[in-house]
Amino acid sequence: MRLSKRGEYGLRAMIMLAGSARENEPLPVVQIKEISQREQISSKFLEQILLTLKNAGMLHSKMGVGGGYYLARPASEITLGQIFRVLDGPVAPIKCVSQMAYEPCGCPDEQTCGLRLVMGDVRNAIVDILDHTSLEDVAKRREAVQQSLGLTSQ
Amino acid sequence: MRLSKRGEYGLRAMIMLAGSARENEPLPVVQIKEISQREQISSKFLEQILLTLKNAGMLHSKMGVGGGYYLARPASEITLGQIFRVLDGPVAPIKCVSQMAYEPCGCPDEQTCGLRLVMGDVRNAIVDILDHTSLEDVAKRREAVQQSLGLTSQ
DNA sequence: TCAAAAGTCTACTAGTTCCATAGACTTTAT
DNA sequence: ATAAAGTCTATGGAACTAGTAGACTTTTGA
Repeated sequence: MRLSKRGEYGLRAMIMLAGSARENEPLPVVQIKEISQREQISSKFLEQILLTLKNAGMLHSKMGVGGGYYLARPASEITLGQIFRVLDGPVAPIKCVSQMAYEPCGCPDEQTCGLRLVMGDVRNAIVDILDHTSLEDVAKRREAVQQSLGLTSQ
Repeated sequence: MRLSKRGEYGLRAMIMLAGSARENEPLPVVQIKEISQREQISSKFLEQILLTLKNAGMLHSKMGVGGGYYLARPASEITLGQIFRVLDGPVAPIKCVSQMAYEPCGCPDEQTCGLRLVMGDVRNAIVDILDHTSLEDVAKRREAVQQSLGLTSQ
């Protein structure tokens, strides 16, 4: 049940972009190089990932001096599920329970396949989380954790 | 977030073994060939999978004429999570949230890593299902579905 | 106007994993 | 003794993963 490095890096980059937004300021434009340094990711690999995300409409970019990437929509309107699917494909653990990419799995009787019933539950549990967690939610949650750590360490 | 064929076939085989048990009868001994035919799985591939499951202590076997495989413990004491881990490794989508195989994931600050917080939730959701669903649970659920289909089709 | 700074695009590759298949071997019942 | 079953190890092709390389385009601003 593994998230690929591609997915991990892409999600981390998007979360970083959402986290560097400040209220009442324009969306910050951040360079690949800066993201790769802050998140410790190979910049050439990250480049491909951001390009994919851009072509999927989740990021916009500016070329040339002073250019970089920024979120295509407000952080509250981009969910982790959307990002995940662009980079790692369907969320479902097995194709016969996938909403986005259904395929029969080859069991003798799909309707009564026990594995399918359980994996359907697993799929729903994952989707519930990923599709209902926006980049904004993640940023807020991180801030909350940071604050609680700050308070308890005093 | 994919379950491998290995994991899928192994789970299906175990579910089949649990499903072919009858009350007040000794655990049925089933041959590889029969499982592979009923579940439409390459018998040589299945052979390796069952062997792995046997070496992990989840199956027992009998060699020779009239031999085959049978569950090493009652179906109520074998969970899908146990089987999954033997065949596909840790359940966690990312190593830094794995209980069984923790490794740092390389993010700058693990404690406040937003991705890690969310993936921890995902891990917990999956584990909740897989570790609390036994082979017996699956068999009962399948029977319930079969009954409800039988009733409504009359 | 030109050079530097940035993203864009395509190709390549070493390594790994996945899904098997093959075949020789061991154990057991009759 | 023989046939039926599981055991074990090796091999192979295909796909995928994580990354590297390099030539190209667009934009800014000196």
